[in-house]
Amino acid sequence: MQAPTPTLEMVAARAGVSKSTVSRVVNSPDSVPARVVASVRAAIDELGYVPNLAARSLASHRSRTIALIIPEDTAAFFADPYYAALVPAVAKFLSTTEYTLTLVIASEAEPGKTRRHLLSGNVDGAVVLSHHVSDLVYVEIARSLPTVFSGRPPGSDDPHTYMVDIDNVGAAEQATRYLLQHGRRSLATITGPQTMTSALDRFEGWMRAAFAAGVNNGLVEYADWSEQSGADAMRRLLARGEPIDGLFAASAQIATGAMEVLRERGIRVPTDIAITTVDNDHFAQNASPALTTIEQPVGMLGATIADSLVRLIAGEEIEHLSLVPTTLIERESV
Amino acid sequence: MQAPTPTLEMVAARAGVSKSTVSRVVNSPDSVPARVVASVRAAIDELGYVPNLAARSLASHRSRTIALIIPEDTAAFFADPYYAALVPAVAKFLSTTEYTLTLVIASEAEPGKTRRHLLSGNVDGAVVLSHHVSDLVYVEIARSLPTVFSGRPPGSDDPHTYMVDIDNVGAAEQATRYLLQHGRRSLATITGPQTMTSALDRFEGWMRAAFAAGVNNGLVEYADWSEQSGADAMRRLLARGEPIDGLFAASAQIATGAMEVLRERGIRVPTDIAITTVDNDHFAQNASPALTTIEQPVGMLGATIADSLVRLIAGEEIEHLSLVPTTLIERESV
DNA sequence: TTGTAAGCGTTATCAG
DNA sequence: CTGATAACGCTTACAA
Repeated sequence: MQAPTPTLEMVAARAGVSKSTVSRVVNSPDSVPARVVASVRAAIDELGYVPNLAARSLASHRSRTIALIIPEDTAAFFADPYYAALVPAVAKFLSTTEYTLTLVIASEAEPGKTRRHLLSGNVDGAVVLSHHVSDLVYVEIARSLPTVFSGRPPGSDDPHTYMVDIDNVGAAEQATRYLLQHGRRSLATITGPQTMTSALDRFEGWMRAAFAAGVNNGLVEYADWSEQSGADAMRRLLARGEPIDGLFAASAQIATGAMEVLRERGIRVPTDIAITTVDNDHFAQNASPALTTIEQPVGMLGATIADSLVRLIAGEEIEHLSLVPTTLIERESV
Repeated sequence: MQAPTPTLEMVAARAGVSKSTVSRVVNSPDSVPARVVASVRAAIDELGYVPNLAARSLASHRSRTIALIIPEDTAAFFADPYYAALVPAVAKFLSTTEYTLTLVIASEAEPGKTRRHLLSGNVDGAVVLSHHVSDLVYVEIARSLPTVFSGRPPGSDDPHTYMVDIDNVGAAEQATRYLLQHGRRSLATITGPQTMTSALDRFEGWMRAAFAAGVNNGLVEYADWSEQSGADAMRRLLARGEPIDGLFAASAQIATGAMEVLRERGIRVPTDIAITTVDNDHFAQNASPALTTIEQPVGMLGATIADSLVRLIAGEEIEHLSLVPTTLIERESV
């Protein structure tokens, strides 16, 4: 019943040209006279010809496939709204190109397996998500395979490392400055795990703003991005007994956890403590009071990552670090 | 610097056998004497040989690739915790097999493009997520490509349709019965969009339980799964002026929206109205009171989907409909 | 049990 | 500008 899948050869026969010509109109129509292109295309449509990817890859040494590498703890990974939005953004951009996206789970148990898969020509390039400082394997892989990192991995000085990231330092700086502009002077911050550059960067942004205003009292605590850890960190902050009237939380989840604690203690937001944070997600929007926050343009980030990689594969020179700008959203927590 | 990627031929030379023998130990080691397998494997390891996927596909007519088809509105799709958990569950299972997962976004604008990509031998099978009744294209595709649907698509009677789903009817029935067991008799339900089988099924489960208890008063409203729509539906329900002492909401988000309205009106949960729902997500856990709900074992669902597809591709006979069981979690909303 | 050889559907080189 | 023809790396009858 199934009509045999048409091949390039059949198209050639139908159009009355050689295989080479058909291949040319498919791959570089400009090198063929318009008349020929038209007739070959007609034949292609009539037959419903679709190039066989495997044959193409084999002959051209290009797989037209891009690997999206995600950490082994996939459930936790996708549970993070940031990544849950980033993955489809990358996918969406790629769907407008000739590339196909494959999801590869970094196997911690046998890193060699992942490594070989990537390096054996099965993939033209890779996108590495997650900023764990331990992802050194990938910066090594990046030396032989076009790779774009979301976020700054360690070894960023390596000449083969390309990164796209949101401007975390700038975001934190902006959020902190907003606190200062609103008269807050006793600033504290709860940042993310010290193994993640995004956390480190946000901390640095906070430092810069606070330092510039001469108000750094060293009130820093670390959390792991979760509400629970944010609450714990807030308790530790309070336990220090120092005055606090402004808090920059490195994520909306952290902020939510912290606010929980403040509520228990009868500390009012924003009256007693004003809060700014990062992430315009469900947490930021549904907190009460709603959080003044920095929006990360995840869609644009994903598109930028994908676009950079495609260009890198094409041999273009691209920036080693592209920072995508963020926006402050004013709500009720300040 | 880069050592040339070792080929099967090089392995053969090194092991002192023919290419066919190497191919055999790679693909069907059982058909080769153990001694030979061992020596060939040694050669493979020494060389770090990795089979070239493209060549394999071309020669064997198997791509070892499975497509995961997701709806075009990728952002909304992944924002749904259910899918955000399901995708990695499928990916994780597949990573233990020889298959590779590729993400394909169903292009609504040019469905033919997706269709051709899938049907041109670039893929050995497909997983279709999302239960829109409009996904008829895929049941057609499923006739020529091994396909497993998550959720029941229309045309489920088609002999080529294989589905894995949560037992939605059973879940709703169980949740509703729980309400009845706790003395509630004036039951209402807010279900999902009528275009989605999961919503239809949950409604049916509610009906069955209510009907069996002879308490169906026809108090039904529809929502689109969101909090907002749940709130709206609750208002409509209340506007009818009929007594309600038990509500089955088809999703925790709907339940959350509904509770918001009840709170505004001073109606107490569970004292005045008891609520049960489906989804043990953030919404169910953080509602106050916390929601008594039906947990969907998404991890198992994903694994079942992937496993079914792999076996279908292998030519095994599999169930046309596998229902994965759910569990009731008792909390404070009843 | 193992090897030989003929493809698989493209791309790419090289004449014409 | 176009057409042979040789790869590409592997699988798979078919022979031995």
